[in-house]
Amino acid sequence: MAITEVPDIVIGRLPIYLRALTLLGEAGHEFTSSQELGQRLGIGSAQIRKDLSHFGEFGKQGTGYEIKYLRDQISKILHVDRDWDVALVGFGDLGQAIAHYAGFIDEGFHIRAIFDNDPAKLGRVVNGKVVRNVSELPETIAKLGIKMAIIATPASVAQEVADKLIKNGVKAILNYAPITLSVPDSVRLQYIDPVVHMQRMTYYLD
Amino acid sequence: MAITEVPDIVIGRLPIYLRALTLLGEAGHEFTSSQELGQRLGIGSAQIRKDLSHFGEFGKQGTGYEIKYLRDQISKILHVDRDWDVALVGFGDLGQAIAHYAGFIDEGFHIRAIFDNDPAKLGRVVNGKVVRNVSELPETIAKLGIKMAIIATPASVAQEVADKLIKNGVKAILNYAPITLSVPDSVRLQYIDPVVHMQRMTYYLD
DNA sequence: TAGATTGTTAATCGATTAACAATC
DNA sequence: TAGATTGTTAATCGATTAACAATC
Repeated sequence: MAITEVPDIVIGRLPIYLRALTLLGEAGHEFTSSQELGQRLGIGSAQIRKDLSHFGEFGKQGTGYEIKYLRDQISKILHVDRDWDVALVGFGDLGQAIAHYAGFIDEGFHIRAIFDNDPAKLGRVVNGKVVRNVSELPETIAKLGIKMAIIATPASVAQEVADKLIKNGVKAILNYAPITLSVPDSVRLQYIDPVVHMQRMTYYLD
Repeated sequence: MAITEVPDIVIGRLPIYLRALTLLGEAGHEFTSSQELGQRLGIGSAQIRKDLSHFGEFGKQGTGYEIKYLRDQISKILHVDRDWDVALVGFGDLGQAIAHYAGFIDEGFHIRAIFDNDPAKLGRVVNGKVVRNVSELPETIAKLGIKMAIIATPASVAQEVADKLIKNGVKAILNYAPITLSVPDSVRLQYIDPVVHMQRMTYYLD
């Protein structure tokens, strides 16, 4: 039996499943089924069962899945059964909103260092973190052992920032700057660009 | 010849092409090729040519694509060769960052109405727009004829807000609330959830 | 037991890629 | 002309879906 890599598209759905399970759990449900889950998410039940089958057997014929158990298992698979330290680069409007976003903390993502290059912003304190000059980035994230970063800078400096982050040990980047970055295969990269989403929808409008 | 729908996954790449073309244009380039574009975007050149072939012939053998021309054509295809009025619901940290985001205006997306249900926020003015109570949403967006909206509310009220938007004529929603929404097929829906992106990356970290 | 739902197989569907004739 | 690159076809690859035996 050859080692089969789990497709990234499957990995991409696991956080969605996790979110739905958390919601169901908070609503007081104890069990669910691939059918119920699929209905809520607009996904086929077969796809959900197939996705989960890459990692093991989590359900029971006739009764479905115990929500709390499945939730814990997916958390482990995704490595979110622990806390993650995150660096944030760029402290404009967007960076500030990110720094304040409670959703990150709730899910175990903690912004431990914030960087900007605007002298007016340096020294400001958010949730106990000081905004530092980008010149301090290398030693700060290397010292803290930070592996994840969020880029919320203008597009013009995003590649340069990414290079610096990677050189100092960052392995995963969430990029809000509206530009395609070039990174080594060993570094994970995700994009958030609201304009891209809006333009994808206008195609269907008239 | 049967009418062939262009796959949505192709539509999803067009804004990326557009962004790259704009960047190349601003850098002073006049022509590009599917190869150059592909290299910059980490996409195969054949895929770019195939994607474009759904809409027509925009290049020239031997020389490639004229950047300005291709940019204009893709803009037309995506219906972003015009301005779009947008409603924003939710004026917390995130909503405020969205309201201030210059990237939207640059690309022709104009936030014409802002809603929240927190009395403390009502009446505040951003870029000439007043924050209104959600109770005024129906008549306001119906009157303005708004077709696009951005939801930046807590998850708990997002579905209710979406329903209200759709009932009053909205056809496309960009949802920042961390919950899967249920909407009719006739309504376009895109999601932005940074936590989902982060969790998708931690799978590959250890 | 009867009903429900899993995990998995095989079929289908759709997207990506390689290759190349056409032609600028 | 020679070199480059398009648009398109056909082959490959991978993902989704339907169906069902197993079993709780």
